[in-house]
Amino acid sequence: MGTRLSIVAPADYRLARDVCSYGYFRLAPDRWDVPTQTLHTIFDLADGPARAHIAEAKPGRLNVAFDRVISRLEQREARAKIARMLRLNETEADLAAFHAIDPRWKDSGRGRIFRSPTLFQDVVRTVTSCNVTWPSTVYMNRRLCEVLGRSGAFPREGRLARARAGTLRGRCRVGYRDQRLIDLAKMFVAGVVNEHWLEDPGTPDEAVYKFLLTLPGVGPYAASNIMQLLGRYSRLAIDSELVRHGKSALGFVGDDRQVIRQLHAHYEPFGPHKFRSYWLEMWAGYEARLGPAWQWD
DNA sequence: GGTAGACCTGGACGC
DNA sequence: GCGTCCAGGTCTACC
Repeated sequence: MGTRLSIVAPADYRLARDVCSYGYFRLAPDRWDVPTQTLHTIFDLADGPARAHIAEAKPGRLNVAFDRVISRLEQREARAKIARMLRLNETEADLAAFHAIDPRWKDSGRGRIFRSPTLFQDVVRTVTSCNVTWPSTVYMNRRLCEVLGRSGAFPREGRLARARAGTLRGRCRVGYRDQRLIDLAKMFVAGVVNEHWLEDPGTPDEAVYKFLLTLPGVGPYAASNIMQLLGRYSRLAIDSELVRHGKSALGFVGDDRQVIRQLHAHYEPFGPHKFRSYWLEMWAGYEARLGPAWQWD
């Protein structure tokens, strides 16, 4: 029997709604189990990988069951990772500030967008989502975990930094991203990516954006997306999906450049919450077609 | 600062 | 079954 943890979440936290709020909940090693409405994942902890099932005990309270006994040190590590991926740091007051600007999501309580347990994982996931269709992103992440991760966990930066380009390309099918991913991992290993600085509210968004653009494989779209994953929602991540949304859902006309101009103007009133407003709008569109995300097969 | 073309893969399509 | 085309952002070279 493994370790069980009880985690206090904000009172308005709802596991199903808030986990199934961004595509990364469908990327390995994460998996949403529809019948039990629990999040299954694998954490690479200090003493090795541990499988975890995260369940909602009651509103504002989560239970986590591990498949092995984990040490006190690992428990602290796991709590930090779970808090990051579930955005438990975003308080009810934070959500209220967002809902004051965009009241459309107040009744449903939406606003927390699922992310990865580490920044490195978020950045790699973002790079593997560029210039491919979603099934390829799913495949790449699965293979990265299977080929390079310990017992199916997401590979650590040190492991990816030591990988060969041929392995990434041949076995993980990351294509031309092979060397970029290795260089990216090396930058994390070397400490070039200062997570504390990137997450510090005192660091201006513009400085974070400029820095992210220096990372291999990270362009304007990826940098903007990584910013929202850092909790900075002031930028729209402009990709073909957003342009489609502008045309089909918002009725904008013209060529892509004209549509993008209209998108900027449309979301400007949401100020520091632009990305969230856009994303929840688009997510609501997905759910209108496919049903609630926590029921997706 | 703007633009064209290469990068790689999977899927759709026509033959 | 095979070849061709297209979608998807980033990067580099060039103007």
